[in-house]
Amino acid sequence: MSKIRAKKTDSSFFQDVYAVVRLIPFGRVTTYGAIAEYLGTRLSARMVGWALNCSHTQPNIPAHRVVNRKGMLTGKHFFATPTQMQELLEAEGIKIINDQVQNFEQVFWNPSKELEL
DNA sequence: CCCCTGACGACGC
DNA sequence: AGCGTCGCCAGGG
Repeated sequence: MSKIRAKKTDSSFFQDVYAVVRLIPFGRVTTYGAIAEYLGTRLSARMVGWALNCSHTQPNIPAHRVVNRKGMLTGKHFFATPTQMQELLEAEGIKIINDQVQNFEQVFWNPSKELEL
């Protein structure tokens, strides 16, 4: 699959983030940095997380599949309940201990690698 | 129009 | 190896 949008132009780059997040396969997770890198804003992973913060306005955004580069569920506090993010991930077969994704490398999904491969 | 904030990441100490 | 700071960009007050 080709790049969603090589560069942010007319619309907000938020749309790009949403598009990538929607592409995350079931049972997989990715990182803010990976998405940021894919969008070309490698140095600004914060924007990705921020975009996800606004993702609650967009339907069908599996934001629970996005964690930081350590595999930590930093955004769980932004869900309806602090445990919802973990619940959703565990429902996909992802083991989480102490807000840390187990076998993170195994479930990690890199858009730059998977989408361009 | 200026200032602050924000779900991160890399480097420095 | 753990904690602290800076950089980064965009949106909101």
